[in-house]
Amino acid sequence: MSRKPASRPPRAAKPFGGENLLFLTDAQLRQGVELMFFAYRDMIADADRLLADRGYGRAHHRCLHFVWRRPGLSVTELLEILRVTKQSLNRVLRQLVADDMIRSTVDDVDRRRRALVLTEEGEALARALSSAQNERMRRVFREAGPEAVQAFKTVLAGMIDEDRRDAALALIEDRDA
Amino acid sequence: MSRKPASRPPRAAKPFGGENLLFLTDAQLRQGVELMFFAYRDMIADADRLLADRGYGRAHHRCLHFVWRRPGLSVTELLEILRVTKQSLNRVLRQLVADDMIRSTVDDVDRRRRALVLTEEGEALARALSSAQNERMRRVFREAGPEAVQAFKTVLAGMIDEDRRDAALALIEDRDA
DNA sequence: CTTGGACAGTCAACAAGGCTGACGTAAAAA
DNA sequence: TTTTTACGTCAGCCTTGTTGACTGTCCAAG
Repeated sequence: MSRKPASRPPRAAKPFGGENLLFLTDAQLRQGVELMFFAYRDMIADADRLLADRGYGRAHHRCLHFVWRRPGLSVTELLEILRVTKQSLNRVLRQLVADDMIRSTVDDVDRRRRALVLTEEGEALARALSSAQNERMRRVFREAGPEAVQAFKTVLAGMIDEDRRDAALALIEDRDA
Repeated sequence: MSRKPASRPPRAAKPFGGENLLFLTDAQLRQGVELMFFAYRDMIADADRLLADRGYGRAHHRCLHFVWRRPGLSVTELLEILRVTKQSLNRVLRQLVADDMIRSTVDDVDRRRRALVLTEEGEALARALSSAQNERMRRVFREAGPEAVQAFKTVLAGMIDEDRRDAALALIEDRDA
């Protein structure tokens, strides 16, 4: 909670106060949180514009994205990735199926399950959305350089809840590369 | 859009494929986007639990947070930080004032403006929310080390829209440190 | 072989919190 | 004086989260 600790060493003029051993103050941690807020919002905004044209929202985006990356996954699997209720997901999924973006077929071995895949149109949209975000990412990554990108990813990975970190990291692994 | 480029060099087994000059592929950029999604969601979740106890949501959190960091700011200034409509903000603000979390007083020099400040109760909640998130941040920052944290912040800052990056960075600057 | 429980998915209804548009008031600026 | 700015508010809409109740499928214990 530290509010104005009694005595503090002088601050260097470096950006983000990067001098050793002073990077764990409440103020520094709060900066991290706030940066996440601003960066996430602006990152998302690029795709939002594309989605608005079609009358879709972020829920549609997330859905399209993960079906794109994991073709054939079931509704329950998608539920676990997105961490929303199945009722909430179902509404969006129904729309996307009706719009012929996603094809939902009954699983052969377990007929309770549905296998979700993108149609051509769905894949085109998923790629367009990804591109919109990649543009921003690419500029930032290039400016920051490979070591900074590596550190960036390591810190983000550390922020994921420990009990599902491995699952999340496995999910984003580069499978078709 | 590169999908399976015709020829590709073999991948190293490093985490996140960190070998030089291969960190700008679409797959790498997509990983960055996905990590932001998972990390942001889990980071937010800590505070969400505290908020739910009081019947508040993220909108209240953001509002409390920035009034805490910028005591005395006006409604218009808060509007510009949060980038929502005044109707949307006003709904939340009205609640927080009614609950005696935020005090809204007429500005002395320009009596059209309201100066927003937290009450003691409001500040206690703002601190509790901040602490909840700092706990996670602290662990991650400590594990990653100062250089990684510096890189993390640099990349996030780069993701903010250029035309408001300076304003955002000024806002998160450590003012009372 | 039947039946009861667990699991996958769907439908209905509600709440939070975004949005737009229109309007009113008070104070400052021109 | 007129116009602009800052703020508040009403009404209504949309997306996306929630819970509750329901159907269909599978499997295992009786």
